[in-house]
Order: sequence, then C-alpha cells, then structure tokens
Amino acid sequence: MSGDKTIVFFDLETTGLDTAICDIIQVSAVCGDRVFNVYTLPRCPLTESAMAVTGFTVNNAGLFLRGRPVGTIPLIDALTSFIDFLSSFRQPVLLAAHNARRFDMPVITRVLRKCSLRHQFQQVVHGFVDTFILSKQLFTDLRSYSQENLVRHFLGMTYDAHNAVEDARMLQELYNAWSPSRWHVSGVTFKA
DNA sequence: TGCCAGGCCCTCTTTAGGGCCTT
Repeated sequence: MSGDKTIVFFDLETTGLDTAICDIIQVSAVCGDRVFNVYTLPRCPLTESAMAVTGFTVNNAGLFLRGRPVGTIPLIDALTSFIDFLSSFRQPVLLAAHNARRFDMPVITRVLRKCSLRHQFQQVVHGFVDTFILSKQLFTDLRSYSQENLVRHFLGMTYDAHNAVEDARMLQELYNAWSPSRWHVSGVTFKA
C-alpha cells in the first residue's frame, strides 16, 4: 500500500524489447498473497534474445515454455481478466514494475489502446510506479539496479528471473523491504 | 542490402559516445 492507494506489482514477458512492436506473451501480477497470471499467443516472432532470456518458443502447436506446452487465451481476454483482477482491489490502484516507464507502461498502453480497453483500464489504474527509478533515488551507491541484482543485494537470494510471476513476487518483496515514503513513490509515479 | 529499441544519464560532454534497464 502507498497511502490510500493499492500497489499491485506486475510484469510482462514479451517477444522482444521494441516497445512499439513487441507482442505480450505473459501478464503476471501480485498483490499480497493474490496472484494473477495469464499467457497469450504472440502474433509476431520472438527475437533470439527474447527466446534465450524467457525460455518461450512458439510453433504451429502453440506456446511452449522450456519445451513444455503452455495454455494460452486470446489477448483481449487476457487484458480483460487483468482489468477484472485489478478491479477487485480497493481503488485507486497503482501498478508497479521495474523499468515501468520505459518498458511495461508503453507496451501495455499500446496494446490496451489497440484493443479499445484503455479507457476501461484507466477507470481502475491510477498510474504506474517505476521501481527502477525508485531504487536509483533511494540507493545512490549500487553498481547495478537490475531487479536480479537488487534482489541479491537486499534480499540475499537468487530467484527464477524472467518468470513473470516470480519477477512480480520478488518486486513486491523488494518494495516491502525498502518501505519507501509516500513522497518517494509519488515522485516515480506516472499517469496511466 | 542488411540491419533494426530507445531515451535517460553520466562524463574523459555540450561539434559525443557509451552504458543501463526492460524482453
């Protein structure tokens, strides 16, 4: 929580890093003990590096994660169910992600607009919190601000990075460990 | 033809270049 707002930690896995064209493969979110997770079949091919990093592959039979088939739902259903999940929390909701401003926010905003769901989303989500910027403002002397390094540094553990559920869960753990002030959070919050 | 992110931030800067962070 941040003041009167509910913070939901989320993560996207996509076909690549180009926020203007990449497709979403996985949407995960965590708030307390509640977990949201869906997979959707991308229409554009994964980049080589995305395959290497995420372990996802696509063929005629569908989506696979490290060689195992994964159940998918249409993109519009994934987004609608994500909005429904977010709607179940006390309003307003802030969505937090690592590097949200530069990656997750532009991707999901573009896709929501394409699916004519942006307005519905904005009814629920007040803004995006960027924990990458937050970490740089809170801690000025770290060598790396990647989520993996932050988890190692602050939580003393390694984890299954690039599994969206685990990324979202670990981000919540980091945030709780940092316990940032409302002032710090509002400084790294961007309007949805 | 072949390749393909991108924008902020820092500094050995500003007539620029490289690293970072996300997949």
